[in-house]
Amino acid sequence: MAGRQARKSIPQRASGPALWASVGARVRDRERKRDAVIMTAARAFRERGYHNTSLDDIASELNVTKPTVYHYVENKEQLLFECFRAGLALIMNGIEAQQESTATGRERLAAVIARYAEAITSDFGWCMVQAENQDLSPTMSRKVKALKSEIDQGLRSLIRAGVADGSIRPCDEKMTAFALAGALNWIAHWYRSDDQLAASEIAQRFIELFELGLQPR
Amino acid sequence: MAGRQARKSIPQRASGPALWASVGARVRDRERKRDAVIMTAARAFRERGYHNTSLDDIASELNVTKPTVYHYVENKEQLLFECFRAGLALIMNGIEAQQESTATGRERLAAVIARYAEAITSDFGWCMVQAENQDLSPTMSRKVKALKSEIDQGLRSLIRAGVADGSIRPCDEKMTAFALAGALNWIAHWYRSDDQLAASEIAQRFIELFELGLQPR
DNA sequence: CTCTAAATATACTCGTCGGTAAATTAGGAT
DNA sequence: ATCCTAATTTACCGACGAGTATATTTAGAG
Repeated sequence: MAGRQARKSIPQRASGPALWASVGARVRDRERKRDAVIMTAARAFRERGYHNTSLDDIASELNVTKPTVYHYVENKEQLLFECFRAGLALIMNGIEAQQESTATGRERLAAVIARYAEAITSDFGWCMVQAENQDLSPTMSRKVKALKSEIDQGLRSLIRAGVADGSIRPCDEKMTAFALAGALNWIAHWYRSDDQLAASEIAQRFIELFELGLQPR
Repeated sequence: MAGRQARKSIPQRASGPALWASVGARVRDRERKRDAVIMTAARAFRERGYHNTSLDDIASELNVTKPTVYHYVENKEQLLFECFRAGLALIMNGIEAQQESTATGRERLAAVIARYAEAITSDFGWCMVQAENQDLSPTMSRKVKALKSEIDQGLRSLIRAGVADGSIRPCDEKMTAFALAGALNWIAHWYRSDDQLAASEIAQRFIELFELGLQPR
């Protein structure tokens, strides 16, 4: 009894870390599972589309039942949102990675395009491209718009930088960013993971096209 | 009996034209209404998305009930397909219009881009871009694929022609067509009909970008 | 004036699916 | 051993929406 008591009060210090370690493990576990749910959803959405995928489908692909899915995620909408966010994060990383580069604007833009293509061919790519405001509540829709806008602004500022340092011909930065993003986003519509063409090759061709243009030099 | 028989056989000549005129009128009427159904559907799909639009919605926008809609169209899927086809037809027209032109490949391509942008900003544009195989039966999906492929081939052959006549720098025609179509299709995602920018202006900027490229000359 | 066929409406079926309430199990802490 | 909490399941609800069976109206044909 006394021994137990002692173990109970003193150990608070000693077992504190152990406790936290184990709680931490549990949290990590939960996060890993949550990620699995999101990734499975992304894959399913990409294969069959958002509306043609039921939560029962996703659950059964995880060998689990629907309420389990709800244990990790608020609702279907949030699932889509998370997929979306994951996709956008990949692209944002690509843009941020070029933030402190000393290369010319055009070179940095090319690097961003390569990462963009990589991201768009992932399972999250489809979600990112297809996540339409129409399927999201006003709140989520606003968040999505904000994230998309960040990407857009990132592209535009790279273009501006390129124009400023002379590596890019003066142009309408807005339309240029739209055309670029459009060509890249559209990859999600035609790309199949078993495609012969790797994302990096696609990116290379796109960079060449956008840099040199169609007209012979 | 005999009289009726006679009236039935002889009048075929006299009332034939009248009959056909009126039947013709009825057919035209039916077609006009059917078109109205399809256009209303296209607008609704564009505004709220395919899955978020019920046939009751479409019917009530036409001040009519659901079975009436079914009187003009097989089912929801076909409605989407018709919208899709209407959109693609606009683009195909643009391509065919350049078939017999004597201009250079690059000039003809530019003309096609302009028409393409026009089409994509229409109500049918959205449907064309969003009509995913996922929402269509295998049969319809095949048809859609075939139509899309026609557009793709049209673009590619224009590019080839341009390369052949020296107006376009030798390039990967497949990737170039994909990039072009992507940039154009993506317009449907961001364009709002109340946009300041007219389709023709967008097209102009795109043409300039794709022709000259980003790199200064 | 009647007959017929097309056009439209009423009122329903039925499956699907998002979401949940209430039990049950597992595993770690004491 | 016991207790507590997180994880998971079973069994359900309610809504929505595609599609239809069946009347009813309308209008042209004879």
